[in-house]
Parts: sequence; structure tokens; C-alpha cells
Amino acid sequence: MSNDKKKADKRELILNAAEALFSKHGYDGVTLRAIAKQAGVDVALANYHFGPKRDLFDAVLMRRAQILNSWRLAALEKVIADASPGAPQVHDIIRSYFEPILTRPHVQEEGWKNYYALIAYVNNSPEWGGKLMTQFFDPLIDRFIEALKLALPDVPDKSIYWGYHCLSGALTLAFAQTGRIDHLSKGLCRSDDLPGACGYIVDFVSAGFEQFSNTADQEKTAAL
Amino acid sequence: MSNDKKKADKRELILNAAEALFSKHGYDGVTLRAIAKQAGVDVALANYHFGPKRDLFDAVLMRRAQILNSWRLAALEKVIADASPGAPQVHDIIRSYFEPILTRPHVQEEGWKNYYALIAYVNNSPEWGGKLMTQFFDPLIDRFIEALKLALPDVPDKSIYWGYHCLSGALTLAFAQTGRIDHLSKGLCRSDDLPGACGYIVDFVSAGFEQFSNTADQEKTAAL
DNA sequence: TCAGACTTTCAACAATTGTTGAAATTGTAG
DNA sequence: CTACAATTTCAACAATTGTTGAAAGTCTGA
Repeated sequence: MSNDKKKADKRELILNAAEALFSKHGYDGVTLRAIAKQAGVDVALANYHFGPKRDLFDAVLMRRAQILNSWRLAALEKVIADASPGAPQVHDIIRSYFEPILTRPHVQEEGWKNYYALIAYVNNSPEWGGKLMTQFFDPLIDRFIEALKLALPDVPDKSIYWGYHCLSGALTLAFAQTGRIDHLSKGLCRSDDLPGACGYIVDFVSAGFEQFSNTADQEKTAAL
Repeated sequence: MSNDKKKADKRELILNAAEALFSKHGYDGVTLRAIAKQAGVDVALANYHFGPKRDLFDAVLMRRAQILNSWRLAALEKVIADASPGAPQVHDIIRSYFEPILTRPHVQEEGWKNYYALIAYVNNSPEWGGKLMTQFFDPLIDRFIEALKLALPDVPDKSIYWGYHCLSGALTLAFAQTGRIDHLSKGLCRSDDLPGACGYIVDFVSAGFEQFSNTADQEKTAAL
């Protein structure tokens, strides 16, 4: 085995352990010793590879952000291209937002589940939410909202943005997989069944956006 | 000043400080010394009044849960009673869910804002989300979902529960007030303007639920 | 094989953590 | 005023925190 390969292995062991623990207990709820123990390496090794604790946290976040964005961007661009030169359908845009992250086979992997829960933690944290999410996902979101405006030309921007807020909240809570819906529904729904949830969320969110268009139409009609 | 009154004052100073800090940095991100410093009391006093750190956290959560639930339950029961013996409207049910917590004057108070952010933290945390939210809010939620089933008799339970999931996610993210929507919308929307957001969220969520009814109708029609 | 670079381990550090018991202070009832 | 109870302060505790420097080990290329 090459030296580079071994180094990469230890690095990934640490990243995986950190990902799993950070996602469950948050940044401050995890010690470097707990990460090292779960990874089966010495405490000092995490510092050697990643520097201070905060940099390790960022490294965990970074690792999967790129690939996640590329999947979603590809799906979105395809929807836009297929509809061109016309405007894309709201339902298709929403599907392109959720399906690449909720229905692909990778969501069954423990690593990705942990990563999603970590995203939920970051997105809802006042401390990190504003800055970190912006850093990782803004370019994609901007493009996505642009497409929505194209599909809903009569809807005011403010409605679009609050609609996105609702969408983002629904996705974030799905990412968290807290098991709460399992309890509320008495086992009928399972919060770790992301592929099963996807259809419901897509339909719900699509209708939420399209409703803004009805409201805008009514205001227009009333003004005549 | 009576002894009881003074004791209550110190207790509330500690609770307020703990609420503010827990909501911003999470449970593990806050030290008892930080809380004591912000409250202007000695470190040992928190332990004297509330016992171990975890009990102080619970006390913070408890303090406003009762009053919050009473507001929401009253609004919901009024909607149900007004519609009786018929079924209540979806839009009215959703309004009764959001308006008591988003449009009352109390949302401008710093204390309530912090409490809401704390709820967001708890609801999205895999560690606390399942158990604590259940403990505090389940009776209300069950009654609320019951009303929704009444208003949407043709919609399968599974759809109702995933719809509630979307609703809860939207509310949770609004509670978090991370400032992210401010940035995305370039200042058009402000995440701390809960009263302003309420109408958009209510319309969005109501349409999301009613759409399930359309789907159910279509399936029924197709089956004829 | 051997020098040199990279990786990993070990032991220890200063600082900080939640918690506690005793002392000091304050408030209250007789 | 006095005795007693509740509150608050002070100092200290054992345990744990992130981080570091030196030593030991491992691998690579000549």
C-alpha cells in the first residue's frame, strides 16, 4: 500500500468519526478524544492532519459539499434546458431540488446520513447558520431561485424568498432525522426513510409555491 | 422587598441569561460561568437554585412552554368550535397554529426571541429532538393533527403526517432566525420579522395540505 | 541498505469544566 | 435583639479540555 493511500485512510477514519459525532452532539458536544477513540487513532493525530478542532469541523463539512452541489446543479440545469426556451414547471424545479439528495441510493449510507444531520445542525444554528450555509450553498440556491422566478413570473420576489424559507425548513428537518415523526405518526412514517418522504415533500412544497401565483392572479384580477 | 420576591428575581436573572446563551450556542457551548457572569451572580448560585446544569436547561425550556401551549390550544379550539358541527377550514387551522406564536406582540421581546431560537435548536437536535419536543408539545400537536384530519377527510394519514413535518420544519427554521434569508433576499426579507413572515408561511403551508386533497380526489375519480 | 521525510505515539501542559462544602451575609419570626 | 433559616459568596476539588514538542516508528527513493 502506498504512503499516500495510508495517509488518506487515516484522514478518512478521522473525518468519518468526526462526522458521526458532530452530527449527533454538535460542535461543542464532541471532544477530540472521543473522535480519536471512535476512529481508532491517537488524539494528537487529528491535530496533525487537520490543525485545530474548528478546522476539522470545516473539513468534515467541505468533504461532501462539492459532490452534493454538483448533483443538484446538474438536475436543475437539465430541467431548465429541457423546458427551454419556455419556462420550467414549478413541480419539475422542486423535484430537481429534492430528488438528487433524497432518493439516490447514497442516502442509505451511514456517512451521508450523518452528513445530512450535520447540515441540519449547521443550518439551524444561529452561530453557524448564516455564514457557513452561505459559503457552501449560495451559488446553487441563487440559480435555483432564479429558475423559480422564471416559472412564477407574476409572483413577487418576497413571496418567492419566504417560499424558499419554508422549503428549506422542511428539508432541514428531514435531514435532522430526529425520529419525531415516527413517534407522532405511531410508526406510520419513518424519519430515516428519505426516499419515501421525498414525494410528499415535493408535492407539498410545489403547491405552496404555486399558490403564490393564484394569489398574485387574484390581485391582478381585482385591480382591473 | 420580601424574601420570596428576591429569590424569584435571582432565579429569573439566571434563567434569562441561560436562555439567551443556550439559544445562541447550544447546551454544550455554554458554561455555567458564562451564564453566571451574564446574570451578574456567582457561579455556585445557579447550582443552588436549579441543581445540575442539565436541570437548568430543562427549567429554561419549561418556563415558557406552558403559556405557549395555552395560547395555541385556545386558538385551535376556537376554530374548531366556530366551525362546529361542520369541519373547520384548513386555512383556519393553520392560522391558529402560527398566528398565536408569530404575530402576538410578545415576539418582539428579547426573551421570547431567544426562547424560540432555543426551541429550534432542540427540535433539530437528534439528541434532544425526539424526546424533549414530545414531552412538551405532543398533546397540542395531536389535537392539531386531529383537526386537520377532520378538515381533510379524504387525505391518507401518511400524507397528513408528512405535511405536518413540512409545516414543523418551516416553523422551526423561522424560530431559528439565522439571518440567512436576509442575505439570500438581499435584505428584502428579514428573519427576525416573524409577524411579517406569518402570512406567507400560512398560505404556503395551507396550500401544501390542500394539495393532498386534490391528489386524493383524483385517485378517487380515476377509480370510478 | 541507508539517509531523509513523513506519520504516529506518548506524555505532559495550562486552562477550563461542573460541582461542592464551608463561611459569610441576609432575611424572618418570636 | 436573638435565634434560626434561607440565600449568596468564596475557595477549592477532580476531571476533562485542546494543543504541543519530543521521541518512536514507518515509508520512500537512491
